[in-house]
Amino acid sequence: MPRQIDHEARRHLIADAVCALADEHGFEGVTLRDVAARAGVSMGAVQRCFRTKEEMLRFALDHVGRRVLARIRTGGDGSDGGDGSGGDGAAETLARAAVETALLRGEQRAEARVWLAFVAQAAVSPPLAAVLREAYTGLTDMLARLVAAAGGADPVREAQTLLALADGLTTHVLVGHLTPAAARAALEAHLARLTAVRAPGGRGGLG
Amino acid sequence: MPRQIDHEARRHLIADAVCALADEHGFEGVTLRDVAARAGVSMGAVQRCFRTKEEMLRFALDHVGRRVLARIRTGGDGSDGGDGSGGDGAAETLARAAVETALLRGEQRAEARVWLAFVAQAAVSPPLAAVLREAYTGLTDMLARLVAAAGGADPVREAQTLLALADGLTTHVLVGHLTPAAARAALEAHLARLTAVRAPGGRGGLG
DNA sequence: GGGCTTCCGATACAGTTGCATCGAAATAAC
DNA sequence: GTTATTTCGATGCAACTGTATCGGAAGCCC
Repeated sequence: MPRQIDHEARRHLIADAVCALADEHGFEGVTLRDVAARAGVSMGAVQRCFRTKEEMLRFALDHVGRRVLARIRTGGDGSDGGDGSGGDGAAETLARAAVETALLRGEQRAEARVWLAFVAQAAVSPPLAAVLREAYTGLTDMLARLVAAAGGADPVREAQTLLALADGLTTHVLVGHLTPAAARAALEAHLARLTAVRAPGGRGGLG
Repeated sequence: MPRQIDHEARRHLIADAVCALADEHGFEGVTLRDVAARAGVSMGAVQRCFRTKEEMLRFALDHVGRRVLARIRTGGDGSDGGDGSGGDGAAETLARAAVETALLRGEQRAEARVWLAFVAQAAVSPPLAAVLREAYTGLTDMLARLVAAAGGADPVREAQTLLALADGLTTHVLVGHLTPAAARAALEAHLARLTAVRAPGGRGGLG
C-alpha cells in the first residue's frame, strides 16, 4: 500500500482516536503512542500524517467542530423522540439547535468532554484558540439567524448568550454539578423566555 | 526553621504558584519542579506539603474556589467604579455578584484561566470534580438567594442558569471569541430580563 | 524483473516527569 | 554541649514524552 495512501481518511481516523483518548483521560492523556495504538496504526504513520503533535490536535479539534456543527445544522440525529413533524416553527428549530449545541444527549458526553478539553487547552494555545474561534463564530452565526427567525430581539447578542449558556451547562453536567435533565430544563426555560418576548400569547413586557 | 514550620501558609504559597503556572501554560505546564521554583521553595518542601501531585492540585483548586467565592460574597473588591453606596437594591447586588462570578474584570483573567484549566481536568478526574462540585454548589446557593431576593421566580434554576451563563461567557472571553465588553453586555441583558419579569418598575413584591 | 519512489514500522534519543531516597542543617529539650 | 527530631535541598531513578532516523516492504515505470 505504499505510494499515495488516502491521507485524508487516515487523518480522520487518527482524529477520532484523539477524541476517544481525550474523552477518557483528558487532554494530558493524549500521547502519540496511545493515539497510534488506538487508531490501529503505528507511530510512524501518525508522524507521516501530521508533522507535529500540535498539528494533529488542531486537526482533531477542527474535526470535532465540523461534526458538531453539521449535526446541529441538521437538527440532530432524530433520536430525540420527536414526532418528526417537519412543519415546526422557528422557535422549535432554535430549541432543537440549542439542545444540540449543549451536547446534552447521553451519547454526546464524549464529544462534550473532548470539546471541553480542547477549550481549556485553547485558553493557553493561540493556534488552537484560532480554530476554536472559527467554530464558535460559525455557531453564533447560525444561532443568530435562528433567533432572528424566531422573532427575538438583538439576535447576535442573544446568540452569543445562548451559546455561552449552552457551553456552561454542558460543562456543569460534565463535572456532575447538574443533571442532564436540570441543564435541559434551564436551557428550555431560557429559550421560552427568549421567544416569549415577541411571540403572541406571551406577555410582551419588554420595557 | 525546622521543627514545625507553618505548613498551612506554605501550602497557600504553593497553591498560588500552581495558579500562576496554570495561568501561563495551562494545566499541562504545572510540574512539581516548576511549582517549587515559582514558589521559591525546593522540590523537597513541596513534596513534604503534599504527598502527591494530585493532592496539591486539589488543594489549589479549593484555594481558588474559596478565594473567588469570598470575593463574590463581598461584592467585589470595589474597583468596579461603584460609588460604594450600600443601599442598593437586591437586583444590583445580584448583578454585581454575577459579574464577579464571570471573572470578567481584566485582573481576573488569570483566575479565569486557572479555573478553566481545573474544570477541564475535573471532567476526567473524579477527585477534582468533587472539589469543583462543592464550589459550584456554594455559588449556586448564594446566587439562588440573591435571585430570590431580587424577586425572580424559580431561584434555584435561575441561579443554575446564571452560573452556567457566567462560566460560558468567561470561557468565550478567554478563547477570544467574545470581548469582555460583549460578555458583560450579554450578562447584563440576561440579568435585566431576569429581574424585569417580576419587577417592572422597581422592586416588585414577591408573589 | 530492475530501478525508483513512497510509505511504514521500529527503534534511538534527549529531555522531562513524578516520586523515592538520603545526608545535612537547624531547632528544642535536656 | 549533646541529642533527638524535624525539615530541607539535592540527587537518583524508572517511566514516559515528542521527534528524528533508518532499514525494509510495497507499489509504479521501464
